[in-house]
This record gives sequence, structure tokens and C-alpha cells, in this order.
Amino acid sequence: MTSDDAQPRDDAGAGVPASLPDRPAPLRRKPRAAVTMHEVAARARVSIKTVSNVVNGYPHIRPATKERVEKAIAELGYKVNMSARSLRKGRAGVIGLALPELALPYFAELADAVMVAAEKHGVSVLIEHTAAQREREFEVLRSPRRSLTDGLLFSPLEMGQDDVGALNVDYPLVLLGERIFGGPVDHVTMANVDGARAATAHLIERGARRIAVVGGHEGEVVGSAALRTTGYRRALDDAGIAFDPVLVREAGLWHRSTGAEAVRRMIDEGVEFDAVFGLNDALALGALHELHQRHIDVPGRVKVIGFDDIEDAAYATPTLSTISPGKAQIAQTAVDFIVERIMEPDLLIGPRYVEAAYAVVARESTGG
Amino acid sequence: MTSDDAQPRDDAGAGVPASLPDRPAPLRRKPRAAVTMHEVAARARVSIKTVSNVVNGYPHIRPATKERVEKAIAELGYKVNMSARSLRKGRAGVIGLALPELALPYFAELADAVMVAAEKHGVSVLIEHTAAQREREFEVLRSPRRSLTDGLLFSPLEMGQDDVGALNVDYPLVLLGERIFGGPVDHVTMANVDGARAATAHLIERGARRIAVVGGHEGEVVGSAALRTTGYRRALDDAGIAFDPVLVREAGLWHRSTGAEAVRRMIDEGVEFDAVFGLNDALALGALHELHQRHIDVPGRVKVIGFDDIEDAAYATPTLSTISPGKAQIAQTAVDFIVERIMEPDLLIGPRYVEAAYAVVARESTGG
DNA sequence: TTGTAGGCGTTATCAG
DNA sequence: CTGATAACGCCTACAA
Repeated sequence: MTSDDAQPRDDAGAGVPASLPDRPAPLRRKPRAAVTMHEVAARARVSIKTVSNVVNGYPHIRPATKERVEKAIAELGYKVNMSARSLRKGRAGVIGLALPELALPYFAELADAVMVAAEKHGVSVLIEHTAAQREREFEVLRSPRRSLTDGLLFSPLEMGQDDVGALNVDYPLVLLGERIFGGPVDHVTMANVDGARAATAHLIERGARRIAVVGGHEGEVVGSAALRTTGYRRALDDAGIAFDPVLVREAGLWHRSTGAEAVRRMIDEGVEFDAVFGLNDALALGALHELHQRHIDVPGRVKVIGFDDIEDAAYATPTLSTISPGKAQIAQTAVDFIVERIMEPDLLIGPRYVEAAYAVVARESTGG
Repeated sequence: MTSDDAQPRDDAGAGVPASLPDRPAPLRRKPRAAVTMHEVAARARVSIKTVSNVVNGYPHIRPATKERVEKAIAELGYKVNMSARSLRKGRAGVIGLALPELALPYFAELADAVMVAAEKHGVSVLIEHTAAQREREFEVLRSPRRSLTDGLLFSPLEMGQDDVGALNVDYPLVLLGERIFGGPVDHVTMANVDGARAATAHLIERGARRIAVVGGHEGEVVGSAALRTTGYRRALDDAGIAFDPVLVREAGLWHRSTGAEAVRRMIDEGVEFDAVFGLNDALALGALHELHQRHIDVPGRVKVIGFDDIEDAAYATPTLSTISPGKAQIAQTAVDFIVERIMEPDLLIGPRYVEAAYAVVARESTGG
């Protein structure tokens, strides 16, 4: 069943409550040319420099002068032109944030946290997305848009260790994620290995022995999949459980659908398992979904844990246990770093590497 | 259970696979001053204007000249300074997108769609968030940052019909959402009334008679809550079902937690109902969660439908029926409008109003 | 405490 | 087809 009207309508009335006044049609007045400092200066009978001083909060201004200027500003509705300011000062008060895709909950939540952190420093955020395409990741690094931003928080998903050279750019750059290590720039990431180890240990504690990993990337050396799989294997070693390759299930994209698909195939192949470690929450939620479809009890017969602690995890049925990777801390640290590099370009300290603190969040899917 | 190390670490090795080379510590070379057109012109032995012509793809250039310039550009690694360009041209190639919160799935998905649409026009997106605070919504409209963007897509959540005057700004503005109608600007929104009516009709078709609405906002006249409640009542009228106010459950914030809470209270009060219409998907998912906790079968005893068609809805247990509001179309239309207003400031056509086409998405929670 | 002069890097105008 | 030159609006010297 679909709307009977598949096209946009210019129908002004539709959907507007009858109690509203009829739509007026006042054309927005054509934008006048913006007021400049010169005009303010003329009206306040001072020089442009004085206006600038007032606008920038320079302290030594005679109160009377300041008042005159402020009055003129208010009357004319003057607003500083940030383009001009940023050309002159060489800084725009904007940082770039390059992400694969805003629609993926992890990145949406990260972006939100970055904006909150950026606000504390009074800077805006220009988001670019790469659609997880390798070429676009390179392009973001070289784009002329970089001159619109004072620095870039860069979260690649396709570039890999071999591309470390591309990080050698001439503007402040902070790397996020786990595709590249050891580059010439500050790097903020999550504790993938240790977090995955803790997740696996948690499942083992709850009695699991045949733990499937959903989301493996065959042959990957760095990257979330490889790191988290490493953590998984370490936990098995810690517990003296033999590693069984058949339990590592590939899933290229980390979406719910691929998580569900991986579990579906595993069941169809007759693989025995008593727990699923989804390498991210989306995969784990997909797994949960498939297990439900098959009437397999969670956590009774199979325990499930994810990674990322996206909001959905808390409201899934059953609620999903997961690893909270410290998104807020990652965002805050990354923004602090980039702002520091922007404000202090001569900062001598070398590339910094920070792993945010993680936490195991135990919920119903592993037995509370 | 928490990480044993709650602080960020400057520990370079942690989490890096052993196979990686030791971390090198080459300081990023201090940014050289950026190359300018002048330098390119000097090297190519042409005037700066010619360089500009090449950079901007002006067609009438002698091939030999063009080649020389391009060579110089490549050799020097020249990149246009967008700040300077935007000061000179009066346009930055950036649009603003003001949203309550990126972490809310609907807005994240909308933002994603806006970025995709913006890319088609070659413009970037500067996101601002208002944290759903009324003051910040006004602030976004007046902020000096507006001079960094050529126009603004504005999605208020707290401003209301009385604030329509604040939309009278001197830059291109496109209004999103359903807080204000009849303003002096283009307005793109979803078919709230008709969509809600269709959702309710869908529940009635499936046999529901006592349909609870979760997410009501008492006393609201416009706004998603009021509009969708209006649609609900129209569908009841269409079917000849009496309206029972006790079935309209308040929920100020539209989060999963408040949806769960509303259902909890309704059950505790002993209210009879055989269906829930969550005014958005988050509320409906919260309702689903609470019903599951109470072992109330969905869709057997209670049917549930939401609104927004966020990705989670398709992966909930059971999968959630919902109204798809045409996010992509909303984003595309809004971006087309703003770009048109930016490129053609003298455009005479009055404020346009568009409601995107909706669709009922029937899933398990209403019986497939 | 306030004013004047110059330039940030680009594009537009107008000659040549 | 290409070159000089003047803005765009602001901030930072330096001067008064």
C-alpha cells in the first residue's frame, strides 16, 4: 500500500491544520548586500579599527565609544563576515570530519560526540562522507575544501596500512579508527584487541565454549575485524580453548543484514555453536534477528555479544550485551588534539596515540 | 566489569598487531605557507589571471599556455584557497544544516541523505546542532557562521508557529519539519496527517479497535505530534470508531525509553488496548520492548506500528511496521530548493511548500 | 584610546 | 587570448 500521490506537491494546504491562518505569500525580501564594518564605522563616527576592536572584545575602549559602536551595529544589523576574517587570520574556526557514512549508527553517534566536543572550543564541524570508497578517502585528504577547514578528523575505512604515506599532509590531521597505524599524525582509536578479548572472556565466563565470530575479514592485518579477531583468539588462549576456524564467519559489510546472513549460513552448514560474538552491534543485532527467526533461545541456547554500544543495543529484544568503546572520550580527545595542533602549529610533541577506555556492558543476550 | 585502565594512554604499542613495524616518530613537517596563484603564475611565466582562468576551466586558453600552467600547478602542489575565493565571489559552496541531534536515527539518516543530495550539486554541508534548545534554534538563524554558508536547511524542534517571524532572514533558508507553517520561506516536510491516517487505517484493517497513540503532546497545535494525532483521529472517524482520550499517551521526548515508559504506565493503569501507534519508530520500538517484557504477544494480542522507517525498524523483533516518510525525497527537494535560491537570488516564485510522498511499510508487528 | 595603511588570495573588469 | 589592476571585508601593524 502506497501513498496515492507519489510526487511532491506544491499543494500548500495539505496536512496543515485548518486552524492555521491561510498561507501568506510574502516573498522573502531580496537579500540586501551585507552591512560592512565601514558602514558601521561611518554611522558611529569612528574608524573601522574601532569597530573591529569592539567586535573582537578589545578591552581598552572608552565606554562611550563602545556604546556608540554597539548601537550602530544593532541598528544596521551588522554581522562579521567570517569569510573575510578567515582569509585574513588564516583560520576559519571550522574543522572537517570525514566519515564513511552518517547513516551508520556508530558514525552518527561519533559525529554527534565530535560536534559536542567541538562546541566547547567554539569551532564548527564540516562533515564529508566518503561512502567507504577508497578513492574518495584520498580525495578528502587532498580536496581544496581543506582550505575551508583548519584541520581534519579523518576516519578511513578502505585505506590501509600501505597508504600511510598519504597521511603526510600540510595541515593538522587526526586519524581515527584502526585502518592505519604508526602514521605521522595523532591517532585516536578504541581498544579493539582488549575490548574483543574482554567480550570473548565474558562469553566464556557465562559458560560458552563454541563461540562464533561474525564479521571476519579474511587476510586482513589491521582494521577492526583483524584486531577484534585477535582479541577473540587471545581470550580463547587465555581460557585454553582451541581455536576452530569454522567458527569465524566472514561478513564484508558490517550491517544487520550481513550479520543475519552469516548466522543463517552457519546454521544451514550445521555448524555447532553456543555463542556469537558480533564484531559490531549491527552484526550482533542481525544475528539476534536470525536466531529469533529460527526460534533459537537467546541467551538460553546461544549467547550473543556485540561491540560499539550503539543505542539500539539497549532496546533490542533481548537487550544486547556489548563493548562500550568510549565514543565520547574518542571524540573529545580527537577534537582536543586537532584544536591544539591548530592553535599551536609549532607544537613539538610527536604523533600521539590514544586508545580510549572500554567497558563490558552485560545485558540480557548473555544472561544479564 | 570495566577496562582496567580508565584513562587514555599514550602507549604506542597497545592494540597494534605485532607484525607492524615499530612506530616511527617523524614529526609532521611544519606546514609551509600555502602556494598562491602568484607563485604559480611566476613559475609558468604568465599572469595571475591566466592561472585563474586555467583553474576555473575558462575555455579560451591556448593549449600550450594551459599546459605550462598545469605543469606549474602540479610541481608546486598548488590548491585554490577557498576562503579567498568565497570572499571574492560571495559564495562558499557550503550549505548549513541545523538539526536537533545527530544521534537520533531519523536525523542521522536525514543528514546522510542531505549530504548525498548536496554532493550532486558539488556543495559541502556544515552541520550545526541545536540540542533541541529553543534559544539555540534562534541562535543558529542569526549566527555569524551564516556568512560561512550560502544558505541554511533548518529543522527546528522547539520553535513554534508564533516564531514564524524569525524566519525572515536575509539569506536563503529552507524550512524542514512541522513546527512552523506558512512562513516566508520554502518548506519541505513529510505527509504527517495523511501518513498517520494511513498508519491508523492499516491497524483498523488488521482488526484493531482500541488503538493507543504513544507520543502525544497535549495542547500542541502544529508539530509532528499534533499533526500525526490529527491523522489518527481522521482515520478513526473514517472507520466510525469513537475517540477515547485515555488512549492518547503523552511522551515529551520521542525516545525508546519514553515509549516503553508510556506503555508501562498504560498497562499499569489497566487501560485496554489492542494496538499501539508509536508517533515515531523510536517510541514504537520502546513499546515493542515493553510489550515483550510483559510477555504480551505482538502482533497476536497487540499490533504495533511506527512512523519514520528508520533502519532499526526492519531489524526489530518482531520487525516493525511503519510509515516511510520519503526522507530521500525530502532531502533532495530541500537541497534543490536551497541551491536554486542561492544560484538565483532574484527568483520570483513565492515560498514553496512540499510534502513528500509517504508509504505504509507492513511488517510483522501488524501481522505482516 | 583611536586612526591610517596595507595585504590576506581570489575573481572581475577592462584594456591590449 | 592574456595582462594589469581593483576590489571582496577584515585584521594587524604602526602611527598619532
